[in-house]
Amino acid sequence: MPVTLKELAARANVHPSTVSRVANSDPGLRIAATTRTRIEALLRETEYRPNGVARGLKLRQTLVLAVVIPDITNPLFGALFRGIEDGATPRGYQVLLCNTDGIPERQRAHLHSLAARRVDGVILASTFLKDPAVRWLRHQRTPYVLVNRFSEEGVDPFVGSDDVMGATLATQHLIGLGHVRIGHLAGQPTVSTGVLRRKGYHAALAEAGIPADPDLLVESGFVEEGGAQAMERLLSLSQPPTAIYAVTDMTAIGAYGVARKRGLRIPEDLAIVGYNDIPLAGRLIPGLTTVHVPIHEFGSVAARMLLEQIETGVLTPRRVVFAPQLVVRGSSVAGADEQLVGRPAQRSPVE
Amino acid sequence: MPVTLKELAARANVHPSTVSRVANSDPGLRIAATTRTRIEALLRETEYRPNGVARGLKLRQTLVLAVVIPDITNPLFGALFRGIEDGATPRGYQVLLCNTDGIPERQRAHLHSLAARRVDGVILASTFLKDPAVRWLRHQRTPYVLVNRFSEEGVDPFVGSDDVMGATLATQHLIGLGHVRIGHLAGQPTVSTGVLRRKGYHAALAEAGIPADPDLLVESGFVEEGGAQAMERLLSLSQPPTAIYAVTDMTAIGAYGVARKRGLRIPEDLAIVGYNDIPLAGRLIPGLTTVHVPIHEFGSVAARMLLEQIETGVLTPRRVVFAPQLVVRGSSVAGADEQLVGRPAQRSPVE
DNA sequence: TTGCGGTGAACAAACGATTGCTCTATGTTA
DNA sequence: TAACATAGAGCAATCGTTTGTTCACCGCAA
Repeated sequence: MPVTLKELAARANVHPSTVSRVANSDPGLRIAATTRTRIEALLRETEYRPNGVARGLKLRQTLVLAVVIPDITNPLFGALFRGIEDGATPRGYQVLLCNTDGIPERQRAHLHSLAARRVDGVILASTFLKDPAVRWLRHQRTPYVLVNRFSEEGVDPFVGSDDVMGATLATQHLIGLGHVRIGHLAGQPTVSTGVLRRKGYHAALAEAGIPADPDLLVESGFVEEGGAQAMERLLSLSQPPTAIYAVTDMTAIGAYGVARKRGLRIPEDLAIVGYNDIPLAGRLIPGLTTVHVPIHEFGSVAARMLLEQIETGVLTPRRVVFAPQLVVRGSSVAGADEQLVGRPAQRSPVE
Repeated sequence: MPVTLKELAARANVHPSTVSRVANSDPGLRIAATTRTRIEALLRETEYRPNGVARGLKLRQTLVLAVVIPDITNPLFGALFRGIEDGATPRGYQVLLCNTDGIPERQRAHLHSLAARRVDGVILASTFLKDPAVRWLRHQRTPYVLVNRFSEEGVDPFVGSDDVMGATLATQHLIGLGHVRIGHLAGQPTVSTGVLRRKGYHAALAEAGIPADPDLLVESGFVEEGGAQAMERLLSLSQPPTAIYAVTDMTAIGAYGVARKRGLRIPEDLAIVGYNDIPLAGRLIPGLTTVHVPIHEFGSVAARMLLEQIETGVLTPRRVVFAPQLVVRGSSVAGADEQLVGRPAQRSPVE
């Protein structure tokens, strides 16, 4: 058992409160120099560290944040977590990680546990549009920040990218390459990124005067397996697409697998563009053309916003939206990979 | 502010202890049916959830575990974490994630914080040989389990794979393909996996009667960047290797990059074998031949061992060692990728 | 000698829950 | 009717800190 204040007090023949004041170098009270040094020696000798649980109870703060995401196995969220931790650890916080697998019930269960634990704040990257869980957080007055996806436009503190713009860039890029039948592996309409990236896709088509063929938009969700299935659907059309804009890189990777299995060459037979620029994207062969977003910064910015909220106590629904950038690689332009050698991916914080 | 026991007691005109007993369906005490239902209604109505911090103080358990790893961005640890969480969440635990980047001081700092928070147990996957941090854990009597790496042979609870065997398999495979000049991108000698995989590499060479050329062993560490640098060194030898056994898949990926940049064909000019079989390995082109270990199970088994330790209070230095399996892909045998299509990676829990 | 200011440290009340024990009715039995 | 068992609920201590308040004491000035 670690040593307690009371034990130290007994050993030093003083009252626990005195030890506490020395340990915290309480500015308000006066301690005799001799007493102080005696206690300080004792503190060092015993390596006293205050019981965080007791401290948490008294001070009503746990110095714990929680991160709720779909799946840490997805590289997107690994980078996000590092950003958050890098923002939180230097300020004395540690971080609980909760995976939901995109299942609302699990998200709910995790948030309830977290509330019971009195975590100081929550970063949520697994939210749905009009998510009751987010409403619940608001209602609980738990400090929180949404990342990547939002729940209701402009209502919550949020860090993410301009999804419409990113999807537009991606689609315009394919149009610029001469593609007309451009398929979209789309995210669920229950998720903001799903909706907004569709919107950007449609906007780019409309702007170019290309009619949107509903057959070319297939809902894939955000992970590899769904991307593969949706891709199968698209390739079985009588007039299959010559290019694909996938809602995420993982979805695009699913499409890679199918294309490869069918013997389609990328980009000659099928051009593919993704979204997020996860580390994996640049390592694929050919490299995946994608929309770069500064994931690590999503995390560190979100952590900072959350800590500000916690420390000031005010919840400003501030939104930080990064402008995404297209990164062209070999999956859309043959030979583009070689031109990229040695060029680091670019980041562009905005607003 | 969430509702407290005292407030509920006031509203129900009973003593807080009575509410507590109802909330916990205390088996020892008798409560009148009418009182019970009245209180139960109140509990539901107010959605009362006991303050976990206060509970933690009183009961001396926080229902929090901690996972300490080098870097969650490494796919190895993503899978590991999921295994742990999957083992812990159903039992009511949530999990703190701490990244050390392999820096001992950060590991130490995290462990100290965790101890102050009174986490119920720690899973450590970033340990060094003879690690003072592990000694400290032992001394603190904090329940813990080491994963993947160990600190001192046979002393600590441990989950991992048979590294010597895995490295032997990998090297034997290359020998079997006719390679004689086989390079090793080696892990640090301060880490058990580094040492044991070297040992397996040397054992396989010796067994085949191939003299070990010291120039062919270059220390790379466990991540991509180091793998690339070490590979450069090896390729600048007057007699460069024709095959590489890399201590981890990430290191092997570093080697891929260099080989590609130099225009070397894999596997014709350079065969490469890795270790761990991270999800990425199968997606590379060509697929990476590697030693499969059941990472997710490392996590779930470690979580179970830890919980057992926590609940029984006894620390048995039990070791669970999985037998690794070679997975042959295109990085060592041309065309092997095609044969693998649709065949899932195999798992083999042993002991 | 009395009173006062100030110093240094103890006191005690929280924070919110848990739990062994005590106490008071009520009902049962002799 | 008296003694006693029992159900039902309150009491109070405790977990380890923090912090506003009180208290004892000393030296000094009047």
